[in-house]
Amino acid sequence: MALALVDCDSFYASCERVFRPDLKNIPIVVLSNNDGCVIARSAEAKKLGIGMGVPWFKVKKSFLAQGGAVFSSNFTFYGDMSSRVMNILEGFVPRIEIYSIDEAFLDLDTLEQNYNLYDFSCHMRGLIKQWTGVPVRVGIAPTKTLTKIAINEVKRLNIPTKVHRLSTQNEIRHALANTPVNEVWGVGRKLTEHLNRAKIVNALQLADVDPQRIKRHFSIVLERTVRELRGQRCLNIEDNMSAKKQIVVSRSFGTRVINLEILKPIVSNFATRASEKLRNERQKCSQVSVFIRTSPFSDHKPQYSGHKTIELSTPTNDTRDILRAAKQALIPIFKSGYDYAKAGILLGRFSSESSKQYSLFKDPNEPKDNAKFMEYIDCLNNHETQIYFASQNTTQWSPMKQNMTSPRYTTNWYELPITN
DNA sequence: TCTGGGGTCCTAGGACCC
DNA sequence: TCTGGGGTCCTAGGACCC
Repeated sequence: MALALVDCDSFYASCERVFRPDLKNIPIVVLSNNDGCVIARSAEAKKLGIGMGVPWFKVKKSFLAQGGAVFSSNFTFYGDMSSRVMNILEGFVPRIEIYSIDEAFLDLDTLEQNYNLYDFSCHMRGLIKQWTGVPVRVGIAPTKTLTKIAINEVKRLNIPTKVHRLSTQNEIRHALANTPVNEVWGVGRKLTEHLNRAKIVNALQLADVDPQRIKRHFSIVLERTVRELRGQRCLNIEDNMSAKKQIVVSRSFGTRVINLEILKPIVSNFATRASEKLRNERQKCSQVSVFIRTSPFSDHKPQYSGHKTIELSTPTNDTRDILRAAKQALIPIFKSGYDYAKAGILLGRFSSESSKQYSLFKDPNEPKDNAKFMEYIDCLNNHETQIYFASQNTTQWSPMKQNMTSPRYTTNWYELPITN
């Protein structure tokens, strides 16, 4: 019984370093959209005390003064690097669950008999480093929740191979005793408060509570966590997660928006992007929601947040239908007199692209199936948008401030790295 | 001056049914 | 005058994750 978790070290920062070897040993941070907050830090940056999610403007001065390097986020690049890493992993094991852009769970159950899993993982780690330049850590344990603990042990014990296996009861209990309960996967801020009040402060204490009791006093979710900590597998490798249940496109604005005429084309851009994602998933939606809100941080200014959901009588993935619904949702929630800081669109209630559900009030013979049309548009827009809808803003996708982006080294011919 | 984006799952409570 | 009990389905919101 063994699973592994492979986790890329400070992923975005590591990606930036791959093509900038001059940044070796230099602290690196990567910022969110609008260069708002820090979303990735290299080990050196963590050592300088740069916290996860801190607003950039608060640490900018001291970080740069200490010689740090900063990048705006470049998700095209990170996404491509991620798929390179995942492809390698897929070659190693029969089953893999890509859990996030920088993490994957591997099913090692069938390999356990024929391989030394520790050596196997070290080998895998070496090849990933050699082929992509990305350093990873590997945690091996009987359950997903324990692989997370194993990964943390790599850091706590400063294990040079970056691979750690928890297999005996002793090893597991020892690791749990050294893990604060808030570091357990599935235990967030609220639960930590509750557990601490019940005098449960480390993972071992949590594991030693009767799961039934946990279920009664907390939830079924935490009960599963407890069982997983005890080595009982409750969460399996999900290698078929592709069917999304919701698609969101949202952005904070680099400059506040006060005017509906500016907001409309931006929301149209979001709607267009969301529709593309939906077609990519081979799904249709019958629910479109739009939200807009002011900044919760400008507490001296009037606050407002509005959202509206439009139900569609027929499921669709046609951009034109979704644009229409987005506009229909946006107009009634817009109120003038506010500085809007963020907007977004959510698509929900999915059904498969292939099944057709006609509305009771619509003529089923109406030639509404314009799938081909959208296919052509997607094809033309595949790499760089070339065809826009009239309601979009073509000059600015969203009012963003971002000016420290690295080149798209691996996905654009014009931005390939050049060596002298 | 400046504070991310995109997801999942679970639960409580309301609406509705017989 | 007197107003049940048991069930399903749906939704909004909370908590969590990276």
